Amino acid sequence: MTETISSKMFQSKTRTLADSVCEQIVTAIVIGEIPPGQKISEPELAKTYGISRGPLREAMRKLEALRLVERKPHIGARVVNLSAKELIEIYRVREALEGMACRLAAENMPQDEIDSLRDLLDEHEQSIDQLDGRSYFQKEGDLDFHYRIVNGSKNAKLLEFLGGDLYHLVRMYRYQFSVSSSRPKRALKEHRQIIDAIESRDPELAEMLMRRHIGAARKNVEEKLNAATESRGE
Amino acid sequence: MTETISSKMFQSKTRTLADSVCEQIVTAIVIGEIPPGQKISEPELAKTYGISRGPLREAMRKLEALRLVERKPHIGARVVNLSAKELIEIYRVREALEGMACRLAAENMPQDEIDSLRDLLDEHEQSIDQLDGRSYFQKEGDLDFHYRIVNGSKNAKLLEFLGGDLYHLVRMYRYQFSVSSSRPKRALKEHRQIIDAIESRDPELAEMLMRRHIGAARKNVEEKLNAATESRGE
DNA sequence: ACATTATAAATTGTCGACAATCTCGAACTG
DNA sequence: CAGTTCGAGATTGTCGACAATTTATAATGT
Repeated sequence: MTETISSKMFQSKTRTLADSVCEQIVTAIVIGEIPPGQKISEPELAKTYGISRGPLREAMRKLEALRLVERKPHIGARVVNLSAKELIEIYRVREALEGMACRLAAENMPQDEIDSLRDLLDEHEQSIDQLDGRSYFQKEGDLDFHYRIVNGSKNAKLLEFLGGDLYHLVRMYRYQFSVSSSRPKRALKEHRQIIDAIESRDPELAEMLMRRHIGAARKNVEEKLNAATESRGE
Repeated sequence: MTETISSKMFQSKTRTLADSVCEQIVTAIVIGEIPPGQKISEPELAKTYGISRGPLREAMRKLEALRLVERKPHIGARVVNLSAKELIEIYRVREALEGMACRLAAENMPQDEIDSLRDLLDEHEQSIDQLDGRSYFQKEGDLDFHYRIVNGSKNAKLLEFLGGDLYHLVRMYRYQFSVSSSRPKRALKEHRQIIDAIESRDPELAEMLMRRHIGAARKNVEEKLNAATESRGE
């Protein structure tokens, strides 16, 4: 239970040094140990993780592919600093991709996975009551729900794109702004509606609900950002 | 005009050897010069492109991120061999992502880009009449249309995922099976409908038409595959 | 004092060599 | 003769050093 979603993202027996270190750096970036916008020094990082620059450069390439760092030739690499615009763009990608995943899950998700997911939502409910909606649910818990839906779609490519690439960005964003989901009970209710639609094998409804669910989160962010920029007199 | 969509995908001044060679290998894989499923020998490729194994390994990492090669630790890299299942999965991803892109294009695409895209469709029509629907339109031309829509969405993340990653796979698939689009005039008509919806600033309709358009192509493939497997007695 | 240029330091990119692991074939055993 | 085990060869992974480029610093001139 202490193991979070991240453990699912690195299933391979992570033998090579480059992959192993890459995983460590991903975590370091996601939780903010390496802050956004910071320049990354190859010799320094190599020394930190006790490896040579060869494998480290390969790890950097992977981080670049994950869109966690931006590299410029002969200049260096920096940890991405998500702008408000990019954040909303990511929400739109998730709306599209997870909407489709939810549609396919309504067609393909096995009953036992549906049951298991309902159990997870029960745990979330307890977590919300006990902790006043803080910590777990807002961070990895919510993403765990979304991950299971995508997994239930039985579409490997969707899982690659969402679970392999995009979710790291989402996790980073959540840790950085320590998202005050601000509507945990509402979100839980929507999650239950979604799983109902999936169990009813209603693809249209399932997709629509998921898109609404993510769209609501996006609008929530948009409002906060608009309020923030207006109050600043922009 | 001879320059195809691929030229847009490598805009950076490609200074580093690894990036330069990566671009070359991408092309080699897409056009089938390095056939699907073939094992890739690092020393051999390094000698071919006249570089050391260091940069080449970085290029391989990028190819892996582009999902054009699959790597296993201590075993090696192979060019992907798209299965029918994966192909249909990719269509699903495109349905979702390009549907959203089309919706956003209806909101954000500048008028001059719309006009330019109409010109492109006129060129396509001539190309179909003259060449009996072969060559250009079926390969890069169609993708060029889709690329411009995504570009018109003004969503950078969508462009990254579709134009940067997924389209290489689509291009490879098209070259490999030399897609007999089998319905060029029909496709052109659908393209015109889509651009109409975008110019009308009708996001709902634009998304629906694009999803239908790609969904039709997917069903076309599904039918052929079903027919093929059934005739084989599977 | 400020701007410009030139030099030096640091960083990134590239290379060739060495170590670890896998693969394939031959010898051995039942 | 089939199956297994062992070893030589080849391939991948890793390392440290060198070259090319950028950045910081200092010197110079107006």
